[in-house]
Amino acid sequence: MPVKSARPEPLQEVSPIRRTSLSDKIIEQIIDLISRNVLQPGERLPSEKDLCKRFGVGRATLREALRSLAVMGILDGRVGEGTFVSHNNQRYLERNLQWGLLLDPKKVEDLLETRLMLETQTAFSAARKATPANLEAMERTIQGMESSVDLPEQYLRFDLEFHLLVAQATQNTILHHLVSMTRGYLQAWIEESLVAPPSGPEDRHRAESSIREHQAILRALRSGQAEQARQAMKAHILSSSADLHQHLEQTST
Amino acid sequence: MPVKSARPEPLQEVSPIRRTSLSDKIIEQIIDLISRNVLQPGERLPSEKDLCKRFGVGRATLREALRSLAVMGILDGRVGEGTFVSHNNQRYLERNLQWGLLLDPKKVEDLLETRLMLETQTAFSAARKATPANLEAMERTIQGMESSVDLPEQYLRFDLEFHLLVAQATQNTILHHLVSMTRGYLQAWIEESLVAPPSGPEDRHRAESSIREHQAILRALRSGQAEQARQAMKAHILSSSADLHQHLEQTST
DNA sequence: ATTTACAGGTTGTCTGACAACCTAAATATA
DNA sequence: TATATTTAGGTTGTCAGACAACCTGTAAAT
Repeated sequence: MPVKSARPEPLQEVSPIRRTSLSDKIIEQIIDLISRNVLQPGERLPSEKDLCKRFGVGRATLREALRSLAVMGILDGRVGEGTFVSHNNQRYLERNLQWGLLLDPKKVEDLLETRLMLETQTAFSAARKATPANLEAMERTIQGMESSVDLPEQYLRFDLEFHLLVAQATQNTILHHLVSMTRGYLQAWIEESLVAPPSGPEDRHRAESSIREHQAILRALRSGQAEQARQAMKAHILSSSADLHQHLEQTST
Repeated sequence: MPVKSARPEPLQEVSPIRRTSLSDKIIEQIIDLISRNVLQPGERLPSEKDLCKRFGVGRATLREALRSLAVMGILDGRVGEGTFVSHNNQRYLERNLQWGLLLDPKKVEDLLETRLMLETQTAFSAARKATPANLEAMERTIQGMESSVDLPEQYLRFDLEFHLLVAQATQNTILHHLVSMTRGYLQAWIEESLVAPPSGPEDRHRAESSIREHQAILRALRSGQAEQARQAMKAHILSSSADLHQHLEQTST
């Protein structure tokens, strides 16, 4: 009668009957406390020893729960001081998106496509929501680019900064983080492809036309013409991606 | 002579010098292994004792890392068997929507905007890259929706599945992941806003028009008309977002 | 009054131990 | 022989105790 072989195929996630570990329950309780505002952002929770007694668990178990919450960005443990509720558990979202992206084997083409998509859309949105302060900051980074056409490394920093400012101008922190992440991954490639040719005349030419593209984007953003901003950003990214592709193909062949 | 006061103001987030705990580093390493496919989904990792020796850390430290990854849905520990790499990163979503209730309304706005952006663009890209198998799978989920207009919960699962399939059809894993996650977060909200009104006649009406919208999207994808797919997706998301907004305002007033 | 030293508390980490559990091989049984 | 039972070893989950590194506030020393 054992009929062990009769174990049926899991038809449709019928009963995800999983032994919930103690630390899972602790996590649930703490999250509940935070969401009910019993524990407020920035507040310090009791010491681990205290919590152990209250929950009635060993320290290892409790710590596994606390560490998990810390990794998720909900708690923040400080040596010698205590464990605190992250005052910005808004970050929780971005943190998780980041872990998720980290999981993915990153393909350059996929990244480039994603970046094109994200940045053209952020330009569109930024044209409608950018504040004067945002625009002014962009102006400054363009000036920075102009003053460093012969310093590739510094130039790239300003370039990156500009794109992040555009994303920031959407006033949408999630978008900002997404752009920042995709850019971050690509930046490694970009820098790598730049170390090879040490600022020849062609690069300088490229930098100057790149500056003109950035200025076009900024003009569109200033005038609030969303569709035009999108097109300008698209043109800019396509041309810079083309450069990157060229470099990549050179190295691979 | 200590001159402690000479500590300069942190100029520009100079060095976010935080004691990175050992378990954090272990987490990074394991995630890296997974993203590089050294550890494949479903695969069993070495026993904790082995891992301790390899990483050169104590078991408590290692376990804090493993538990954190398990909480995030990336690993899956089974008593008496071992620890496995979650074979479907869908697990990652389940966990997240479980704790997504920490979100504040402002974030929902940002999420909706991000989703609109991502999904309209994925539709555009999918129209060019979808395989016959992709399209067939979408067809099936639409049939599933039709057969469950009166079962909100089941209907929502098919709805979600459809959108994930569109993202998958771009053949871009990063985009797929991003759409999965933004959707996953919203799904918690959607389900929550659906439990209140138990499938009235209006909901049924909404479901039917939603099905028509999905069919329009699928038609555009089938014929490879990218711009049309984008518009269809945009229309669909705007109308469904409007519903969600309505629910949110109802509950908040 | 300012500096130093100290004591207590806190998190981070290690070690060893036991319980609950699973798997598979060895054994007992029909 | 074929099936059922037992047994042994390995694995995760949990606990307890200990020490190191660190922070803070107080008491002592200058």
